[in-house]
Amino acid sequence: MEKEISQAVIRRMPRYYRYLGELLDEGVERISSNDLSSRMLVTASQIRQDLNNFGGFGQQGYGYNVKFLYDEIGKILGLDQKHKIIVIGAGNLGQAITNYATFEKWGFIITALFDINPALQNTSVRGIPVYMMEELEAYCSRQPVDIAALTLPKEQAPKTARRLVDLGIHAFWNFAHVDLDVDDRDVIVENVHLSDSLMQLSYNIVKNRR
Amino acid sequence: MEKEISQAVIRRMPRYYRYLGELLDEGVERISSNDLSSRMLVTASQIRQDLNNFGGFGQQGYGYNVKFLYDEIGKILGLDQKHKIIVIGAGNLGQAITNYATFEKWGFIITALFDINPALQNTSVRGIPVYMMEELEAYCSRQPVDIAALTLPKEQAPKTARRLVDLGIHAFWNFAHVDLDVDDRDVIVENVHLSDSLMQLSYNIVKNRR
DNA sequence: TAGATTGTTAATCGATTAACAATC
DNA sequence: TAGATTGTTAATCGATTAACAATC
Repeated sequence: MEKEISQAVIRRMPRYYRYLGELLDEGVERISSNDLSSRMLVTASQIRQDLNNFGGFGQQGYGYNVKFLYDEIGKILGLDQKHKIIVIGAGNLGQAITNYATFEKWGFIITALFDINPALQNTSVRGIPVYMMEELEAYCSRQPVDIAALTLPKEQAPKTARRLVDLGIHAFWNFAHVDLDVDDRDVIVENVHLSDSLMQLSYNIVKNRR
Repeated sequence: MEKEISQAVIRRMPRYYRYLGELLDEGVERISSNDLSSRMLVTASQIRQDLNNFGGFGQQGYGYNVKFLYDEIGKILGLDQKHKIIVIGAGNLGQAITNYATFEKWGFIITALFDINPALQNTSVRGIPVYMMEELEAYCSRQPVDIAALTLPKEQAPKTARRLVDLGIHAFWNFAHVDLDVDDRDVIVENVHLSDSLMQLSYNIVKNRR
C-alpha cells in the first residue's frame, strides 16, 4: 500500500465508470476531460486529478480512450474479479438485492441467502438457495465467501457480523440501521443507510419551506 | 433561506439522530459533546460545530439534553411532518421499500405504487395499492404526493421523472442507475446508487491485496 | 463559587480549482 | 510543426480541528 487515496476520490470512481459505460454504449471512442466534465457537471481539473491518483490514462493532445479508461477503472474497482456474496436476512430487502441480477455483470455473484424464518427453509430466490442461520458455519467452511450483505434487523446485526468475522468474512455490505463496529482493522464495512438517505431528502424538502 | 449549510453537515445529521435515538432507548438523559464524540468516533469539535449551524441546543457546564436534541434534529430533518411517497416501479426493490414499514415511524408514508406490468393490476403490497402507469395523472390530481421513489430501469427514469415533475412532484428518491438531471432548480434529487456503493466496497477489498 | 462544557473564533488541514509546462 | 490536451504544481477554497472565553 503506497500513498492512501482519499475516500472522496474513491466515491467518485464508480460514477466515472458509469459515465464511461454510457459513452461506450453511445459508441464514443475518445473523450477529453473537458467534454467529460460538462457531461458530469464536475470540473475537468477534478477529473484529471482523480484519475492521476491511479496513473496516467490519457494522452496529451488526444484525451482519453473511452474503452481503455473504462476497463482501467473497472480494474481499480476490482470488477475484473469475482466477488461471492451471501445475503444474511432473506426478507424483502435481501430478496430484492438477490433479484438484482445486474450486479452479476460487474462480477458480484450471490451464492446463498440465510434467514432464521423456518418458513423459508428449502425455498430459493432466483434459483439461489435460502438456508437457515444454523447452517452458516457449515456453508462457510465449504464455500468461499467474499462479502456478506446484511439485511437483517439492527438488533441482530452486530453479533451476526462478529459471527461472520469469526468465519473469515472480512467485507460487509451493511443495510442494517446501525453502524457496524467490528474492531478489526482489516474488516471493511460499506454502510447503506436508506433511512439516512431519506432523511437527507426530507431535510432538503423542508429547507425550502423555511 | 439564510446562509447555506453544507451538504457535508446535512449528511451527518441523520447519524446524530440515530445515535441520540439509541441513547434515548438506553434511558440516557444528557450527554456532552465529548461523550457523544467517543461513541460516534468523531471529534467533539465537529459535533458542536455541526449543531451550531442550526442553533445552540446545549448548555454550558451541562451538555445536551438527549430528548430535546433528538426532537430538534428531528425537526431540522423534517421528521415532524408527514411525507407522502409514491413508488414508481413495483418490482423487487419497490416492494422491498414499501414493506419497510419502519419509514412510517419517521413520517414517511407510502400511499401507492405504480408499474407498467399488467400482471400487477389490482394487487397490493402491505395493503398499499399498485396502479398502472396510465393512472398516474389521475392519481396525482386527486392525491397529494411529496416524494416519488424511482425504482425502475434506468432507461425509463429520466422521462418518467420529467412526467412527474410536470405533475407537480418536486422531490425524488432515485434508485435508478443514472443521475437524474431535471434542469429545474427546485427539484430535489436524492440518489441511492446501490451498485456504486458495492463498487466502493469492492475497491476497498481489492486494495488490500495490492 | 468552582468545575464543566458549550458556543465561537482562530489555526490547520485537506480537497478542489486554476494554471501552465510537458508532450502527443 | 501547430494545436490540443494531459499530467502536475501552485493557489484557493472549504471543512475540520484546536483553543479558549463565555456562561451555566
